[in-house]
Formats: sequence, structure tokens, C-alpha cells
Amino acid sequence: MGRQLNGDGAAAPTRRATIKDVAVAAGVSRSTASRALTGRGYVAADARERILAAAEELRYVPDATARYLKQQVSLSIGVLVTDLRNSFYARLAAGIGQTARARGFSLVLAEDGGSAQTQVELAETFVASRVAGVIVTPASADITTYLCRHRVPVVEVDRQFAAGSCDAVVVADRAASQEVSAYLLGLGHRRVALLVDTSTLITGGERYAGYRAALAAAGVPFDPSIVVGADLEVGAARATAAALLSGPRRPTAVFAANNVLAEGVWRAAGDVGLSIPADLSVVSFDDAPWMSLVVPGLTAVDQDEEALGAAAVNRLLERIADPEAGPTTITMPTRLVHRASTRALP
Amino acid sequence: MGRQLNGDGAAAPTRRATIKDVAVAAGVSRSTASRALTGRGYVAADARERILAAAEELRYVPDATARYLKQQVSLSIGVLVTDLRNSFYARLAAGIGQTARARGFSLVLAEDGGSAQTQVELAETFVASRVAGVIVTPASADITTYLCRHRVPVVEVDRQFAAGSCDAVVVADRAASQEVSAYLLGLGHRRVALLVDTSTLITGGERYAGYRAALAAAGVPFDPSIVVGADLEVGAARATAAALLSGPRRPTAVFAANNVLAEGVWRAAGDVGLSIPADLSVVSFDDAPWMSLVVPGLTAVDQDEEALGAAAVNRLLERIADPEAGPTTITMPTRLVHRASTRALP
DNA sequence: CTGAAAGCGCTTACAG
DNA sequence: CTGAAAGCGCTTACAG
Repeated sequence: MGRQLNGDGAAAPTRRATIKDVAVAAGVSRSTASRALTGRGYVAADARERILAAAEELRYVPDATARYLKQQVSLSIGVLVTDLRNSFYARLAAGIGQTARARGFSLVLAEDGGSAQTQVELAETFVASRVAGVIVTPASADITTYLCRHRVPVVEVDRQFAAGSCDAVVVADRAASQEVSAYLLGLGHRRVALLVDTSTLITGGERYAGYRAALAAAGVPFDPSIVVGADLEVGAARATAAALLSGPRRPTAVFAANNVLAEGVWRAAGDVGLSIPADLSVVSFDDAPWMSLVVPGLTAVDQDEEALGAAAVNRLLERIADPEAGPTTITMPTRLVHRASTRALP
Repeated sequence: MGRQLNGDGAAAPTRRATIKDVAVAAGVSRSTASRALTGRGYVAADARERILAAAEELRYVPDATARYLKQQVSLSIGVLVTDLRNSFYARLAAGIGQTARARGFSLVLAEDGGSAQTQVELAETFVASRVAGVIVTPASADITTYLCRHRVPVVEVDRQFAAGSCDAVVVADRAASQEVSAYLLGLGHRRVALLVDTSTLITGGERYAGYRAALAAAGVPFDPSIVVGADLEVGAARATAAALLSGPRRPTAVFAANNVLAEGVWRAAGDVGLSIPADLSVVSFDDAPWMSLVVPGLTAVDQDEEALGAAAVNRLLERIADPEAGPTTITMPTRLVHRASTRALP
């Protein structure tokens, strides 16, 4: 039976058991063994018992790759996010993983560091490994185009580049941004800065639109000098924010369009000696763990990353089940959590 | 050629191109196409050109599962961590992913939530998908036992349950813990509490041993009432810490053995009205992002998670290359970063 | 109820 | 330099 002795004198299998091994051990054909093991098709009770016992005994674990090859349907999904060190993406990945597992799927996960180029390279490994579909926070339209061309179902999360031709799960960016901006304006602030991510133009765009709408509604003139773009990296955001905050006509409030930008603002305020909220009000899009640890607590727009992840896998599995259905965009709710980083102007 | 028209009138492939498709398109056999595509074996220059052109034209992406089946060697590794929402594991996963990708491997990633039971279930999906090896932060010895039994190379990270029979990459827990404890004792503290994770007994054990050693070296008597175990969840840690801090003979310093425990202590100090460092000194094992954001900054033992991850994949690939070599434990250095959460006692 | 046969998409000696 | 054939581990009509 293909065994050899190891150092301890115990029998150790030289190779993994295959269905053929359990078939001969149980005295049946591979067909019958397969039927018993998968539970599909007829097999006599006593044969089934012998087969199951043999599988157990031989520690048989079916080869999922061989099964895929035959059935042409895999049980893994590709997940591509920007950066796991950013709590937003980590929680998103956690949410995706949990519901995927509950639905019987495993995850092939990769990070792209925000590079559109890297995304399509990784997309190629996804199609090579024949994932059932992919969930991505896109960096450009290229990845979705690539994936669609290869007939792999994809859902965009957080950012949307292929609106109208691909499923997406996003958050009500514009509405939330407008709510925050209106809130700050309502507090009496007239110089409300907006710090957006330069690399995620789409999301930045929606958040920007909400900001503009609030300004318009409040009759406050738009000042382009206080909406600034920063790279998605704390050091860069900090420097950008410090410059913004040290000018002569500095803003009295800043709305940071995501958690790393908010961290940059937080640190920059310290750098230039501004105290929050006395000298500066700040609100963040994304509620990261540190925001409730810090004093004063940071007021933030909370997104339920796990719910986003769950919605994305559910949408993906529906898409796989019905490839012809029209594309759907799911918009998840958002919640403004008030803490202590803002104050009303006299 | 198996095509049909879609709504736009453009030709869209009904199914993915196989090597057979590119072979017929190039007018050669599958064998020759395979040789040209993999770059192994002879093929005439003009034939190679036609084959490559056909592959490009047909957007051929080789089926990695079929290739695996034939070659019996896969290019993916399984990664199993406790909880991606914990920045330690997220960074560890990021580090693993980066070096795996640089080495040509992709990641099958899963979370176990700290459950030993879940770990072995997930390990089974890893063996079913025939990963080349797995990297795990073990919750018990079971997963390593299971994996070894199935002949899949494994390296334990952060925690070590199979010392002596399995590769591992850990941090100098005991030495770092002793350093921190000695530091606190040197500041004049006599009642130094230790908060450890009940579920990770091994790591907790090493960190505990370092604590004991420092106590002994300083001639300070050990008081079991101030070493307490807490579940690895902020709420629970907070409650445990609050109880610890509200007793009559409360500690003047606490050493939290990981970042969630530290967060629990931080919040509990606020809950019971103790100010840091005036009333209480605190040091954390694990340097999470929030610790430098908060005031006062939290003194912490920094582990380089990305380096841990890189070391783990390198070790795993060496193990795969040489299955017979003896098990190796790699101990990574640690760095105490001083901030402002401790003070000397008069 | 069972088994022989075909086939999923690849790669790899081997004969020419 | 090339192609026919075998085979990786499975599943699935189909004939009995």
C-alpha cells in the first residue's frame, strides 16, 4: 500500500491517499466511492459504510483542484484590497472572510498598495487559479475591465469605477459628506476645509460633491484654497495638513475624507500647536479604533465594514448564480458618531 | 471557434480559451504549445511566435489548477490568523502577503477567531486545496498535528505549540517581558500587575516567566493577586482591568501582555478615574498605531510584524525545499519604545 | 445498485 | 524539433 517506515518505526504514508486508495480499501470501484463520498447517487448502505470507514482510516481529503477541474466550479473567491494595515480594509477583509466561510467559500487574498498596475497583475493570478469571482476595492477601471473580459464575476467595494456595468457595494458617500459639512456649517464655521485622497478620485469626488452641496445650501462661498488632496499615507497627509493649518487664513474646521487623512490632521494639529476643538474642529470619514481612545474623541462617520463585506459576498454569489441579471449598486448606510472634536463658533 | 454574438454585435468567447485552442489557432499540437508557453523544451522560433501570438489573441490564461494536478506542486500558501481586526495580525498578514508575492506565491487566508476547533476545520480546506504549506498563529497543538499528519509543511508564528517538531518564528517574549518588568521595577514600582491573555497560554507563559524573573532579580516578592488573565476582547479586558484597578491595594503599574489588553487597561483607567502616568504607569506588549496618538503616548514593546511575516514565508519555503531538515525556531528581536505612560515613584 | 469509460486542462517522457 | 499518448485525481452519464 505504498508505505514506508519512518525513524520511529511507525507506518507513514508516502503520498496522500486518493479516492482510488479508499476504493480498493473498501473493495469497490472509484465511481462507487465517489458517490458515497459526495453523497450524490445511489450506493448500498453497507458499501457506504465501508467506504466512509476506509476514508477515515486513510485520512482521505479529496483534492479540491481535481474536483474543480472536473466540475469547472470553484469554491474560492479572490479578494483584492489596498492595504491591510489600514483598519478599514482589514475590517472589510474580515467581513468578507466571515460571510464567505459561512457560505462555503475560501478566500484568496492580496493587497495592491493602491497601484492599478499591481491590481491587474494580481487579477491574472486570480483568473489563473479559477476563482469563482472577485471582490475588489478598485484603483482604476482596468481591473474590472480585465476581469469582465475573462468572464469572472466581480463586485467593486468602497469605490466604484465601473458604474453601470458591474455590481458594487458602496456607502452613501455624498449624503454622509453633506451631512457632516452641514453639521460643521451649522456650528457656525465658515472656513471648513476638506482633505481628500488624491488617489481615490471617485470616492473623493462623491465626498467632495456632498461638501459642495452643503456649502451651497448654507450660502457659504466655496474657497478652492481649502480643499486639498493628499496621498493615502500618514506622513504625507500630516505634512499636507500642517501646511493647510499654518496659513494666515487657516480653516476653523476640517473634514478629513478618510481615516488616514484624519490621522494626518490629528498629528498636524499637534505639530502646529492647535488644540482640538478649541482652535480647530475636526470630523473624519471612517471611524477607526483610535478615534475613541484619543482625547477629545474624534467625531466620525462610521461605516460598517463587516456589513459592507457581507453585502459584497452576497452580491457576488447572486451574480454567480445569475450572470445575466443587470448590474446592481448597493448603497450601505452610514452613521455620524458624535464625540468631542467639534465646537460651535460664537 | 465557439463564439457567439453579444448584444453589441461584438464577438465574445463562450468559454475560456484552453491550451488546445491556442494550439489549433497556431497550427501545432498541444505538446508544442505547452513547451512554448512554459518555456521548457525545444520549439522552433517561428512556431513559438505563432503560439505566443495566438495565446495573446485568445487571452489565454493557463489553468493553474490543471497545472497543479499534473505537477503536484502548488504556488499558494495557507495563512491562518486569529483576527484581522487586531492590528498585530493584520500587519502580520500584510508582511506574509508581500513576501509571498515577491516569491511567486499567492495566499489563501482565513481567520479562526481564536478557536482551536475552527482552526482544524480550516486546516482541512487548506489540505483540500493542496496549498504548498501553511503559516499559522496556533490556538492549540491540534492544527500543527493535523497538518503534519497530512504532510503539509507548517510554520508557527507568534505562538509556538509544537516546539521541537515544527518550524516557528517567534519574538523574544521572555526577554522583552523581563526588560519591561525590570524597567518598571527600576522606576521604583513594587506593585506591578501583569495582565495576560488567557487563551494564548504559551505566549502568556513566556511573558509571565520574564515577569517572574525580573521580580526575582529585583528581590520583589511575587503577588499572585495582581497577575490576571483576560479574554482577548476589549470589553472583557476592560472589565478585568477595571476590577484590578479598583481594589484597595491596587497596583501602581501594569504591564499588558498585548495590544487589546493594553486598550482594556487604557479604557479601564479612565473608567475608574486613574490618570496615566500620575496614578498608574502602563506598558504594552505590541505597539499598535493608537499608542502614539493618545496622550500620554503609551510605552510599548514594538514587534516588527512585517519582518515576522517575511521570516515565516522564507522559513516555509526553505522547509518545502528541504523537508528532511531539522525544525528551526527563529527568534525575532523586539524594541522597547519609550513614550510617556510611565513615571518613577518617589 | 454498481463499474467501465470518458473527460476536465494541463505537462512530460518518449518515439520519430 | 514535433506530436501521440499517458496520466494527475476527480465526477458523471450510461450500460448493465
